[in-house]
Amino acid sequence: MKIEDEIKSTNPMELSKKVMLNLHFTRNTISDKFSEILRPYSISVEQFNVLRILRGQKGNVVNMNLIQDRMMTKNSNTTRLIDKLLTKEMVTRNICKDNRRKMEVKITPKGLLALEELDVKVIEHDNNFTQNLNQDELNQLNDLLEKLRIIK
Amino acid sequence: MKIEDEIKSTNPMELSKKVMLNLHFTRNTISDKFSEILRPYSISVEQFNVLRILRGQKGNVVNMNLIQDRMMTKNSNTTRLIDKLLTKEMVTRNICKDNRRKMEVKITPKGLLALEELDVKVIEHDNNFTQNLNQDELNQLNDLLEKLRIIK
DNA sequence: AATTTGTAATTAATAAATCAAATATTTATT
DNA sequence: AATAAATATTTGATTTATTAATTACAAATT
Repeated sequence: MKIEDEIKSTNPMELSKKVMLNLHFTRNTISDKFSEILRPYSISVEQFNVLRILRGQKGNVVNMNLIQDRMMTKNSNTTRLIDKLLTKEMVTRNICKDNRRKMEVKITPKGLLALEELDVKVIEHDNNFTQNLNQDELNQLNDLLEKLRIIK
Repeated sequence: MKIEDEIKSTNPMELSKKVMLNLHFTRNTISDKFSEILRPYSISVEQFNVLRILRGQKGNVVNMNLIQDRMMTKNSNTTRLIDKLLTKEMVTRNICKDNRRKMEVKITPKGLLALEELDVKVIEHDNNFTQNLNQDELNQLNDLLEKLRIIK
C-alpha cells in the first residue's frame, strides 16, 4: 500500500516528505509485528535487546557500560532493565572484584533458553518482511538507508 | 557508516538481519534529530502529529476517533495528548451537540502559529537527510520501503 | 418502554523513558 | 596522605506509553 493511502493523504506529497513518512511507517509496522512475538514472553523489546547483547558476549560477564553502549536507544535506565531481567531470573548481576564500581552482568541458562525459543520466531519475523524483496533489492535498501542517515 | 560498524558487530550479518537493523537504526537517528527541533517548543512528537492532523482538517472540528485513526502509532492515549495540548492552549475540546459521546477538537491560532514556525524547520530537517540521495534514489527507497512492509 | 449491543472517549494501573542529581569507587594531582 | 577529578552505576522526579477496564451515550431489538 502506498504511503499516501496509508495516511489517507488528499494532496500529493513532496518526495522527501514521502520518504520520511515511509520510513517511520514501515518501521512502525514491523515493530508492531515484532511486539506480538515478544508479548507471550512478557519481555519488552528493550529487555530482549539486552539479552541479545549479553548472549553476544559468549558467556563473558558484561558491565553496564557496554550494555548501555550497544543499546540502540541511549537510555540511562539500563539499571532498571536489568532489574526486570533479574526478577525474571534471566540474568545475574554481581559487583566486579577488580573494580568495585563496575557490575558483572551475565545471562542465565533460563535467559539463553528464552532467546533460543525466540530465535526461530525472530528469523521467521525478519523473513516475513524481507522475503518481499530479492537479494539485489535488499542490498539496495541497505545502501540507501545507510546513505540517508548521514548527518552533515 | 555501515550498520555493522554502528552496532560494533564482529561477525558478518545475514542480509535480512542487516536490513532490519538498518531500518531501525536509520529511523532512530532521524527521530533523535527531529526531537531536537521540537524540544524548544516543549511539544512531543505525538503532540506535533496531532496538531498537524488538526490543521489538515482545515479549521473543521475533528473528533477523537479520527485523530486516533490518523495517528501512525495506534495509541489509545489520544485523550491525554489532547489534554497536554489544551493546557498549552493549542487546541480546544468541546462536547459534540449532535452526539454527546463525541468530542469536537480544533486547533487554535496559537497552535497554528507554532506549526507555522515549525514548518520551516521540519522541511529543513527532512531535506538534511533526503539531500543525501538523488531523486531516483528517493523513489527507489520509497518503493522498497513500501514493498518491505507488506504483510502476507 | 426496557434491554441489549455497539460506539466514543476516558480513566486507572502498570511499565518504560528521560534527565538531573547522588553515591561509590578509582585514579590522578598536589 | 589528602584532595580533586574522573568513572560506573544508581536513584528520584517527572513525563510518556500501553493495556485493560470503565463510563457515557446512542442505536437497535424485543
